[in-house]
Amino acid sequence: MTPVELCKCLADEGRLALVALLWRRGELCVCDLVSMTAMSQPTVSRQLSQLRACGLVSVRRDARWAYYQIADDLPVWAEDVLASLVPMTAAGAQASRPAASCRS
Amino acid sequence: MTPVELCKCLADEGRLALVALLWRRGELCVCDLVSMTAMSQPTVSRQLSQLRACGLVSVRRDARWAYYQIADDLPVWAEDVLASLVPMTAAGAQASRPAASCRS
DNA sequence: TGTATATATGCGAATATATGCATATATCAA
DNA sequence: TTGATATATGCATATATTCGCATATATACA
Repeated sequence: MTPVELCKCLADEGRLALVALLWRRGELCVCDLVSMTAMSQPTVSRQLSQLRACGLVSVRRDARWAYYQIADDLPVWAEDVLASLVPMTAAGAQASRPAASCRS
Repeated sequence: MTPVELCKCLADEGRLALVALLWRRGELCVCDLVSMTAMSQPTVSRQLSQLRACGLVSVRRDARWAYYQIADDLPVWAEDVLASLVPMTAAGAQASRPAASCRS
């Protein structure tokens, strides 16, 4: 992942909201993210696949569900960027990121 | 400046290179930036005005020249983002940011 | 004046991005 | 098998972004 790729991922209100939710809440499935945002299911699915393409999130599939989370192998500089940005977003303002142990 | 606005500014190789140069070198005029990058003068001028529109850089005009620098009133979270990203860029890799006293 | 330099901008074309709608795929449950 | 649910994707379209080229504006200097 390059700095520009990361910034492109975060340069959209919808994607940044998804990232902030995953950062705060840990692992969430697509339908959770749909119901927590104003986005349609196809839009959420596409945005997530874009985030995944750049390595920002990872998926775990379980039966019908696809559980997304912030990738656990993010470079430190990318984690630092998220840590700076997420608290400034609506979704990130309410709480700090849970400890790693909470993120299944 | 919102997180998304900042990310849009940084979501382009050219703009990020300009930001990295200004971060490292302090105040530079447009012609300096043109000669330090592969971008045309109109492109540099436009990218700078976009950076200025979002509050990321400021200009000082002196005779024929326009001197740009990273805005000195950036929110802390935005400075943190730049501090995380710039060292990962080609222009930012070579040295750390000069002390404030060096940035005329 | 006239010319050169530094910067900004209007315009159009090419490209990228985002999104709605319909639908495909996979899984589960009856 | 049938129907429901979760997710992904094809297609068309609307919108935004980027960039080259020409040119405008402002300053300096001969």
